[in-house]
Amino acid sequence: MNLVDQHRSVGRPREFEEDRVLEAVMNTFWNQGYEGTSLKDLCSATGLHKGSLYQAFGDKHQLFLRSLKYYMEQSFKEVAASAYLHESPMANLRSLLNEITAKCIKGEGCMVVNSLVEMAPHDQEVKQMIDQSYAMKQRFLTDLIDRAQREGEITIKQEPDRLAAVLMVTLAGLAATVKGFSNTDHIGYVLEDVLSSWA
Amino acid sequence: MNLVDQHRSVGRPREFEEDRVLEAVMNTFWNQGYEGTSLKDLCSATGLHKGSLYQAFGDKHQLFLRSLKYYMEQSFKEVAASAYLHESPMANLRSLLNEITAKCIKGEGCMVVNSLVEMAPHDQEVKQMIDQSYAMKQRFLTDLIDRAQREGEITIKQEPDRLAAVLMVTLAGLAATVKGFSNTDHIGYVLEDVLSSWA
DNA sequence: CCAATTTATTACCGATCGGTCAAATATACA
DNA sequence: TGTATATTTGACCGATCGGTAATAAATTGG
Repeated sequence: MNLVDQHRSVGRPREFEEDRVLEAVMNTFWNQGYEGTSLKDLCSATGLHKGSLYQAFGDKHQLFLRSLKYYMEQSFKEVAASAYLHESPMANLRSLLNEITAKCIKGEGCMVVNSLVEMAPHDQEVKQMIDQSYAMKQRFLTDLIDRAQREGEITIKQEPDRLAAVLMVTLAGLAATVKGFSNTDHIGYVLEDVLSSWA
Repeated sequence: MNLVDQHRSVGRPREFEEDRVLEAVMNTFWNQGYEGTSLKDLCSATGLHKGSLYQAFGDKHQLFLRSLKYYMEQSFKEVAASAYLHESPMANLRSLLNEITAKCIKGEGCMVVNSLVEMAPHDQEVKQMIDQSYAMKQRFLTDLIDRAQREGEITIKQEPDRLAAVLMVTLAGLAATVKGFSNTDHIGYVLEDVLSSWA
């Protein structure tokens, strides 16, 4: 009945959960990059044979797109919640940025930034996905900044979308920078410092 | 006599200039990445056969390191000069950051940031090279900021090295972000905005 | 039990990967 | 004119690349 029904009633049943596979694929692409990951890597990460991977997800590129989409959805879910914990917009902004910073340091970077750097210039599909994600996050931040300004928690005179652009660039920079440092003490304060310069 | 003499007096003379080759190699790695670049790519970019490349520079990895070093030296030379054009430290800082931003937008990113993201986590040699370059640039910025603070051009109360860290992260973010946008209007102002928030 | 259907598994494909080697070529020196 | 030395060139190497196809296995519905 349903065209996107996962379980067809007939035929041999799948022996894997799609999300578990996507997660393993995502992690592999995340820390090895697209060109740095072979089908063999993906097979040993998922436990599946490549025939199964192709039948279920298509070729390497489609599989990558699926895993990138999965990453975007998951990471946004995990992080966005922390922007609704407090009453004050500034506290929410701070909480959100702290959450992102912590995740970024722990996960040694961000798959979106990795893909942006490696693939966006030569891959239109990746570029579009990242573009959309970027625009959404930018709006999210702009809104928070706008409200913080209205409530006087941000005193600096500058358009909210330009301040949001500063945060977006800084976040991207954070994701890139953490890949080079085992000691992340210095960079953990960067977002705080930016915010406090707006007070 | 000289151990690093380029031209041995005996034997068939080279038909290429080392720097021209390094520049072509650098550009190829710069916009395709390490894993995304094949020996064939390097041959067609340089006009050399791979035998010649190996004999002159060693294997792919050594060749990459050479080209990354070349990039670091050249880009630093090109950019550092703009920090000595004016009398005021702040004007010099602004001029430097504008220069870097312009180069970054025009060149569609920065090879160091590309390599940081793609390779640093899995390549100790690359990581060390980037570490050194990072530390030097950080000191360079810290010094400018310190002087700007002493002259009252920067009024924000924060340690110079922490402000420098903010700039470093922002610059890395800029290099990553430009890879996703054909219209670079928005991000061209980011460094200005950061600086002006310190005034 | 018997089709029909879907997945799992494996063997296999041509192309390309990074890297090596030997022969040909071009120079300096004796 | 040789001889030694260094570079150029192209053939060649095994390994791995992404991707395909045929077959075996497991399920549902009749």
